[in-house]
Amino acid sequence: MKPQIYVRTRLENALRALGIDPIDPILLNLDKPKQDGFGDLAITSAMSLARDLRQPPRKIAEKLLQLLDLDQFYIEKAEIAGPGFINLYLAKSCLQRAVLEILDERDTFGSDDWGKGIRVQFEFVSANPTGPLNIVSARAAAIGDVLAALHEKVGFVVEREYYVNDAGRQVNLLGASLDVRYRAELGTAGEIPEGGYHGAYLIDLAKAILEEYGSSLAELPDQERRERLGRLALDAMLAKHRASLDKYRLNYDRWFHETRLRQQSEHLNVLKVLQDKGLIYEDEGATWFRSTQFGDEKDRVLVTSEGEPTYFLIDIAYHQNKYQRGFAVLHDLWGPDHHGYIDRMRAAIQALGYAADSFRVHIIQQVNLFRGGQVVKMSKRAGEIIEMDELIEEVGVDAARYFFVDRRLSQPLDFDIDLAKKKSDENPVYYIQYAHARISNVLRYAEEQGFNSAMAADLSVLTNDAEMELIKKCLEFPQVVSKAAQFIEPHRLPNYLYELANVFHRFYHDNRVVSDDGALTQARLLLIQATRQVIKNGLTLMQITAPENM
RNA sequence: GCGCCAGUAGCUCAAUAGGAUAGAGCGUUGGCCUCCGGAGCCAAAGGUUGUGGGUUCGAUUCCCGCCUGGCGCACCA
Repeated sequence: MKPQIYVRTRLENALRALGIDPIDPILLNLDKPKQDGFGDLAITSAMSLARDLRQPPRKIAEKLLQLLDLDQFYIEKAEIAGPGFINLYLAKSCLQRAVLEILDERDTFGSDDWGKGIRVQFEFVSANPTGPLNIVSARAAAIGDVLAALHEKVGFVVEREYYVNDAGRQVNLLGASLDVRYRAELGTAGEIPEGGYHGAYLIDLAKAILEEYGSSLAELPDQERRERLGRLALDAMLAKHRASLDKYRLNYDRWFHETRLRQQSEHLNVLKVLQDKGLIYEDEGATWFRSTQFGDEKDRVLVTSEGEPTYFLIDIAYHQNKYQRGFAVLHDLWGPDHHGYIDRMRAAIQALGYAADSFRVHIIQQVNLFRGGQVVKMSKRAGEIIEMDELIEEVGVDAARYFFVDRRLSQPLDFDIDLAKKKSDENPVYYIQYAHARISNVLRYAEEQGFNSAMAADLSVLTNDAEMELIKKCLEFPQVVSKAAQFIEPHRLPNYLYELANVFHRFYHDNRVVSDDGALTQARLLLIQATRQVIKNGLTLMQITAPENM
């Protein structure tokens, strides 16, 4: 058993003995004190309980400490400090054994089961197939993927989904825009329609189509030609998106097409359900949904006076479809320009009879691109966008994923292209990967020197501070994973891995692993193997490579 | 005008669920390779956490006001 789990279990028992039901997770929170000299784990329950129990926190702490009845194998020293902290010092015996526990658990170290197999879905990127994926999508892709991986790690059953907006007005515009490019290739001048797409990628596509189909499409009637070109553009764009994401090491479980919803009239079904609940009314020729009944600031149109379903209606149908597929929680990752959309969507979800908190939207803030110290204004109209493919090519998948996950979602991200391009050692991802490669190299060296790194060892020879620090750091990993998933704060993971690499590099600098002392060498080989395992498990969650050498 | 997000060291960010003396990287200054990878390690300097109140044993964190910046407030998607 790992020490955190041991202490938590003891704490639960102690609280019950005090007549307190330890339901509130805050009572069970075990913090690692920020400051040195306050032990390895701090219990804050006494202070949390002080008001309810109407007793001084230090007095409660004393009682708790007695009831904890901690085993010396795990806790070498426990003391009450400050206003009522109980500071615990981990015993070397349990830390030494933890090395073996980590090695036994291998890839599964850091896993948990509190997700209890609940099915959750993450829908992210879902960019309109009217242009190449840009740098904002790259951020969403990295974050969505790692959030999904984190949830899998803590016991949820997870699906990653990409919603394809392949119907509606924008597809018509895409076809019309491509039509202009296509005819331009044939020598007929035309103007990109209002709201159409100006990007250069459509010129390339027009050339490719000309090559494949020649001028045959030009003979079709206008409407038919545009539809045909719209389809071709869509297919080409989707293939491009898939290729980009594939390069990014991101695999979706499902690509869900909007056309499917329309073909099966699922939006009409939604209308009927809402109608039956009396949540629909007609006004000025349009059909409205009483979203204000569920906290939205105003009612919303579902069918326009022209008889067209709005995007909102289709989107409601889409979310209903997700629920019907059995997901208990829907995680949607949206851009900041959609935050005004959350209330109405949640209103619809409640109207359909699903719990408001089963629908979780995570807003990913924008990416500001810097080049030469200047903000690059991105404009689709001017065709100035940085494509995801360019980014991957320039900085590599590892660095890109790291940078995007390294900040909390609510924080706008400044991405300095020049710096990222440098591909220099300033890049923290190299620091972490270097630790992994360094360990691998030491293990190779040890084998050459006749040591067998798979051999058992007496770990009680691991006693110095650097060794203990390293083990403690490794043991933090499961909690980092849990909290990153629980609070949707994936940036905790790269931050932690950086710290772990730092502790390892310090250990390495001061302690020779392969030495004349055979017993100590064997023990340290296991220690660095365990460290490497943790680094690898962390990098794997982010789909960043863990190189054996660099 | 209303709403959402943000404001922490020169710059980019942390601060683990309200905890103890607010920490890292980059940059600046100065040290460390006879040795398993120097893509590394150590140290110094750098802060009124935008601002004014409140809640409490304790606030960067929670509440209210104000300031600054970004975004949103369609019968568009």
